Amino acid sequence: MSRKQAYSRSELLDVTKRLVLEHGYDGFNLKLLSQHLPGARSTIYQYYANKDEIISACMKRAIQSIMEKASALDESDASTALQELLAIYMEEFKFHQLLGDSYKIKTNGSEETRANVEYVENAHEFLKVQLTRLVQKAQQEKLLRDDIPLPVHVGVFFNLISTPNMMNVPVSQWSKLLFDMWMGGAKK
Amino acid sequence: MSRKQAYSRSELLDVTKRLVLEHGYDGFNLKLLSQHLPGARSTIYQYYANKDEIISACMKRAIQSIMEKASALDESDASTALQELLAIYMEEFKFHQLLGDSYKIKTNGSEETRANVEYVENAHEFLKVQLTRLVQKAQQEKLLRDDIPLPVHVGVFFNLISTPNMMNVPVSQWSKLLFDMWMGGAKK
Amino acid sequence: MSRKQAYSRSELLDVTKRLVLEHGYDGFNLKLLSQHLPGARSTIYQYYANKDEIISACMKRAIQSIMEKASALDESDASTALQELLAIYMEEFKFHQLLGDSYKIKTNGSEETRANVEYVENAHEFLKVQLTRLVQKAQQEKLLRDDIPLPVHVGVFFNLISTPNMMNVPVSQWSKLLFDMWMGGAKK
Amino acid sequence: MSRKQAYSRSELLDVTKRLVLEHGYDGFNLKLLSQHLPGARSTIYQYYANKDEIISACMKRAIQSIMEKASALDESDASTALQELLAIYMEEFKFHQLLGDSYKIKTNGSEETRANVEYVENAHEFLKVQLTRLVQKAQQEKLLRDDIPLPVHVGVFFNLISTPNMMNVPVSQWSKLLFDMWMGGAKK
DNA sequence: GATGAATGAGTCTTCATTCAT
DNA sequence: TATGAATGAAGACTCATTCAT
Repeated sequence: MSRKQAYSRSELLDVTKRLVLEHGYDGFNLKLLSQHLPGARSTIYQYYANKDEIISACMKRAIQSIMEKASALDESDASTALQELLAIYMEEFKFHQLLGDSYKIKTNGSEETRANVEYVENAHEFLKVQLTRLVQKAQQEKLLRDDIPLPVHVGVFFNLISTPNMMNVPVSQWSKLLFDMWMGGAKK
Repeated sequence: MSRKQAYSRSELLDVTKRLVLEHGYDGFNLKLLSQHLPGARSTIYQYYANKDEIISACMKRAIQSIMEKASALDESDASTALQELLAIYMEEFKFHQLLGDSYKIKTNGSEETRANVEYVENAHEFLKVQLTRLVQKAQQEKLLRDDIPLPVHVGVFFNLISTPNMMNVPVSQWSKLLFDMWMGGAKK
Repeated sequence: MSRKQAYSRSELLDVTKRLVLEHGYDGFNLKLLSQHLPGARSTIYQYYANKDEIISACMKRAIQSIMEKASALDESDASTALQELLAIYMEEFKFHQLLGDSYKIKTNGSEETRANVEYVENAHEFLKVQLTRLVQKAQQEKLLRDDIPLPVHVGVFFNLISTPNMMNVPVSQWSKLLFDMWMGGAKK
Repeated sequence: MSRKQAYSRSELLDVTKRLVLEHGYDGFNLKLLSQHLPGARSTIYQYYANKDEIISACMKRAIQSIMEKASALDESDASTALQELLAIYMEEFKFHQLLGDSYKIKTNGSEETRANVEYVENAHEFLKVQLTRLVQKAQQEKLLRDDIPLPVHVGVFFNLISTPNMMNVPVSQWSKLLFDMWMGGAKK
């Protein structure tokens, strides 16, 4: 009955993700976005009500995909679970820098946006709790040094995900390698 | 006989640094800057020709301070040198996120800006080379695992600096702790 | 064999009238209109060629209904006729504010619109002439003070119609009351 | 020390008043305003933060001028006071249509705007109360018919102000004439 | 030197209208 | 005929930068 869309909401978010990662929250704008999509700038408003709704939807989708995998994780073995978690995070690792900009999103006016931001924040919290739980379990099982405070273990582990994969090793191998170095250290 | 300036170039850069770190390259603007300085917005142009010149000068100063310390480093003992280097980086660690935005700086028009950006890039290169040299030396001295490629060692080491210091330990201790974990690993 | 329309042109104008009165010429828009009608926004173009055609049709219909009653008026007794005229005007009184916006209607392009606006203007003129005639007649019959110029009598009478009916008296009573006050004054 | 302004805030409001009266709240826009002022459109933002702040300031100024005169009114003689009040209202009578649009003003975001709107609403209330008080006093002094409810007397009186002054009589005369007709009626 | 005023380029967003199915 | 998609023109607002005093 009506014309068919030139691109889907999902494709729009794909492009958004790339551009937001490249330019940051403030550097991203709709002119830029429209230049990477077919059609006019105003067409974007057929998909999302405004810029903040786009970015929040983008963030939500990214963290949602992490959440789904993280929720399905078998936590019975702490060590294995941590290694798998690292791999999960890494798939979307770049997005972590962005999630830090979520406070810039203006939620006033759009219920949709507010809900997205809330989801992101809750997911963030969930992941933090889960990670802490696993690290703690590992520490209790005497797998990890206990002269290091739990938050430091968590911080160091979490920080691994942003290690640049300069050799372009596949994610699964790369995460294994980093996990291995985290546990065993760089020392011979 | 000129009127005395209300603040110095250096103070201007101090404020700039804080604000750029807080808001990012695109989020930073001159209105914001002037609100954190005495006097009018237009007065800023008495100090620097334009926004990009300010940011580039700010970046230059930050990396310059790292450079000076890094150049003075005693490299005779690789292990000690690396640990000290980590401490040096950490003093300015937040600035690393920013240096990544240096490509956004528009150098056309201002020779000054161009020179600043070039300095930053050269310094970057120097630091990378120095770090690689030290890690390689350590590896050759059998201090580091040799099943791990050199760039990976370098990447993991370098990535340490952005580990959030959640316990607010003094930098010297914090860098020691991280160095220790990097070498020995998290494992018990 | 065409699909049956979900609503009639007349229903569309009913809604338009309400919304234009509520939001004014510039505040009225097709998105708003479509939200108060079944179906999609673009469907409106099946009924009228554009926004100005809708508003002009709406104005025309309103003044037409006044015209029909005013034309049928028995003018033999000036006083009675004036009172009835007041009642007629009041039925559509709110529309007077709108008719004042008729100059905003862009008639270029649509013959239909041009014709509507012309009709409205002619009707306006007709009503003005009729009213003046009746007031003049009343004045000649010594019903009205003759120290007051005719246009002033007309203006004051006409202005009555916008007196807010705060008590929500039925129009017939309300018009009688105002007519009574107009003639006899507020004085005891 | 700095360039001098091409026009004053007050001049800006003068032009605004004229244009808002001519085009209504929604029809008024900053492009239009800038076309009736020297300089660029963006210069207007040096004077007021946004469109709503301009309109609210304009409304406030108009009602403020009424308020000042109305407050200074000698209310000892109800009849005289009412006549003078009518003259006061008439000076700014056109603005009454506009004050009705004050609900369209978006006050979120600007404290200034909110304060202006509040002032306008309070003033509105004050004037309504004052007028009602005077009419009531006149009624109690047996100057006005007591078969007419007070709100109707008030409504009819207030409605007088919008009677078009077609003969362009000076306001003082015009208000006397209307007051006279209101009291004594149109009847011979 | 310092500064408030001025400005034009650029972004966000809305809306009447057209298009393709 | 009905409709969702597409669009360009327009208007609100911001901001780096220049100007005049």
